Amino acid sequence: MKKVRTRFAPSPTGYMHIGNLRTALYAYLIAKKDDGDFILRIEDTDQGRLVEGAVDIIYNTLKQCGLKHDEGPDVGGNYGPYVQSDRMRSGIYSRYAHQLVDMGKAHICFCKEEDIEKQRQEQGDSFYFVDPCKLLSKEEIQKRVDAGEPYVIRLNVEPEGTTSFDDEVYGTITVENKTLDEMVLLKSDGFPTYNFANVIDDHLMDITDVVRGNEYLSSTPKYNLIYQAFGWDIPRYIHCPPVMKDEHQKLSKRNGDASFQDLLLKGYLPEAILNYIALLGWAPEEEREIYSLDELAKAFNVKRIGTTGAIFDIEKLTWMNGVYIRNMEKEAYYELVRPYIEETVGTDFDSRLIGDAIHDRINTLSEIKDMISFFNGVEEYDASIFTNKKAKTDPELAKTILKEVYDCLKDVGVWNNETIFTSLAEKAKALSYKNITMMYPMQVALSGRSVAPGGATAIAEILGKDESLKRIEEAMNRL
RNA sequence: GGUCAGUUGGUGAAACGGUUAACACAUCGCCCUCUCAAGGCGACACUCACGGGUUCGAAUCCCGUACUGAUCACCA
Repeated sequence: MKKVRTRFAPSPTGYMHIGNLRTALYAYLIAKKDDGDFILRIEDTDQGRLVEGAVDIIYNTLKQCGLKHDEGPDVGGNYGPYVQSDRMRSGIYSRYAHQLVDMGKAHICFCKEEDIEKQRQEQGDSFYFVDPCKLLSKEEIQKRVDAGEPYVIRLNVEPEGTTSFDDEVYGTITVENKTLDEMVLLKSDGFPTYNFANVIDDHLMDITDVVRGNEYLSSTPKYNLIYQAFGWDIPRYIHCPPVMKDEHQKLSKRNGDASFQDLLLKGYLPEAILNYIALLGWAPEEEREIYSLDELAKAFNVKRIGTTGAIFDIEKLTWMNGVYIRNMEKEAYYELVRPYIEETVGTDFDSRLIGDAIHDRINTLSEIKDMISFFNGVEEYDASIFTNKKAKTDPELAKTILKEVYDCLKDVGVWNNETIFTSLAEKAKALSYKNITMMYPMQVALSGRSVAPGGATAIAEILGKDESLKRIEEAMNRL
């Protein structure tokens, strides 16, 4: 059994969007499931569309995701070069195209666009280009080539019969050959067309499983015709359904839709993003949804890739990101959130205590800032927020309660969440209040908010005794 | 327009022709509780785009219709 080799072949034209990343992920998983190789190949034949720094984005994204490639422009390998423009320079494509001509499987064509257009007009709807250049004699062709007349190389296609191929996802697909045009292999500038370069590269790199978007489904028969012309083995095809923005549109960078980089900036973790997108268009056999990359590789099964475009649901990603945050090792979690905490409240407070307070409350890192900004100081608020149904409080009652709270806290010796809570709870009992009736006004006084992370006593611990008493005093004055 | 493909709740989705059509997100209740979360429990598709057919039995198989998408370049 041949070693599985898959490839991810992006064009360096900008940001890495989610659909693209998912294709890379699937290619990686398919390779790793069987201990195969995952190869990165940069498709930069369209020099005009290249974007500065785009290659680095590709490297970085793969790295951040843990999608380590075994071969590629930056890590080398035995099948290089891994950059298409380099392969072009060495004349690989041109050589193979001419070889096909020599074999009688392709032909040289001098037609101009106008010639083709003319035929299209004449034939109407069921257009099928009949290339007059196929009738040219060898000598004439040679003469015109020698004279420097520009030409392209087109594949020969017999219009009779059908071509079919098996796709692991979509099953067997058959088309009639007369619907297949005699595609250009080598352009008049001597560069290969994208499709041709792809076939050559995939074959030369021993790619066993071609993983790509389902927009290639209709051109796959043409690919196969090239493989057959050379007498090469046809790879396994795995066409993936698209990741959609909504019912009608695919996710795309052109629309400014979420790219991987954007999601990181919004406070999502790479592992969570990867886990989530794995589930867009693929379903594991178990009911479980949380998988590490290694676990995904073990569980992955091409047969369970779906055929329908899946809508990217940021809400579910958000939930899953929260699961990842909550499942983290304590120390790693503290390290993760510390920069976000220090960025908004500085280093005056214990970032670990704040981390504890927000632990169950954040789904994304970017929520931290707003959640804890009150530690810096209480913002202006309306007295009406002292009114709370559950606590049965109103501004009037809050004032008397805060007085009790203040007196109680004043006498607390060792200052921590537990001691604060205990003494307040005792006081509440003595006054026959429910705990919440004591705590809620205190929370508002300390945070200036009706909703705050951690609970009143945890906030008090973080603020420290002096600051807590000060804030309660201010609140009383305000009432 | 030709060709190819797809269609299960708001979303991701499961289902070897026989289940009350899983599970998860979201939503809505309830419980817990020092607010909000987190956690626990529960509700949520009288039905699988529609119409025929095959079958004792269809979301599952066949045919047709509708709708959606992809593709028809010397772009990648």
